[in-house]
Amino acid sequence: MRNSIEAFKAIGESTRFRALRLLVLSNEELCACEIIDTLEKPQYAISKSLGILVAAELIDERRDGRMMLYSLAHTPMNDALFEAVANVPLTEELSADSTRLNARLAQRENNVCVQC
Amino acid sequence: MRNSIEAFKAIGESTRFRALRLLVLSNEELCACEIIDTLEKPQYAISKSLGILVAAELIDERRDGRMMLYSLAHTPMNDALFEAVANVPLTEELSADSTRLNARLAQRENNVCVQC
DNA sequence: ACAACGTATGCATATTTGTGCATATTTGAA
DNA sequence: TTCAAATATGCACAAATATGCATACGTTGT
Repeated sequence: MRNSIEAFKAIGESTRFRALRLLVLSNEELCACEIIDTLEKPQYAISKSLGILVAAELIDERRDGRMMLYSLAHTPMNDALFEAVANVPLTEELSADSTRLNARLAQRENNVCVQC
Repeated sequence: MRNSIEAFKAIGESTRFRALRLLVLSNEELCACEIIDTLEKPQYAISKSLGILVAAELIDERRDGRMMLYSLAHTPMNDALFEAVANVPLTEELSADSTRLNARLAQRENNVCVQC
C-alpha cells in the first residue's frame, strides 16, 4: 500500500492533474484514448501519467479488449482530493480541456468509446 | 497569484505535509517554534517548508514580535485539501506528531507560546 | 500464425527539487 | 548601540522527477 502523501504529489503535476480532473468532471470511466485526445499530449505521456495516478491509488484501471478504462478510486481522503480538484479555479487551459472532453464524449456510441 | 496546482505539489512532501497537518488538527495559529519542536526537524528546514506553504497560498503568516505565527488560508479549494489532510490514515509518525503537538500546546500560557 | 491496433515500458538525458551548512535579517531587551 | 533570540536565505551538492524516443506487450481479427 502506497504512502498517502504520494496522492498529493501525484496531483501536483500539470498533466496528471488535468487527467484526473477529466475523471472528476465526467464522473465516469474514461478510455485512455479519450484522455489522450482531450489533453493533446503524446500517448506515452498520458500512459505514464495514468500509471502514476494508479500507483498513487487515486484511480482504478481495467482492460476491455485493447482499450484501458480509468475511473476514480473512492476513499474518504480521495473524495476530499477530488473535491479540491473540482474547486480549482478555471484557467483557459482547463476550460479548453472541458470543451474538448465534452466534444469527445458526444461521439461515443451507446456510451462507449468507438474511436480508439 | 500562484498556479493552483502548486498547492497539491506543496503538500506532496513529507515535512510540509506534516507541518500543514498540525495546523489542520489544531485549527489555530501556531508559532514557528511549536512546529519546529513538534516535528523535530532543524529550524531552517521548517522555515523553508512553511515558506513554500505560504507561497502556495495554503497558509497565512504574520509576525508578532520575533515570533512568526501561521494559520490556515481558507478557500473552497484549500478547505477540501485540508479535509483530505485530515483524512489521511494515521501512521506511527503522524500519531507521534499529534502527541508532541498536544504536549507542546499544553505548555502555552494564556493560549500563547512562551517557549520561543 | 500473422498483422494491426491500442497501450505500456526501458533508457538516456534534462530539469526540478530537497538537504545541510553557514550566515543574514528582524526584533526585543540590556 | 550592542547583544541575544527567533526566523529566513544563499549556495553547493545530492537526489528525485520529468521528457522524448524507440520499442515491447497484449489483444483482436484474418
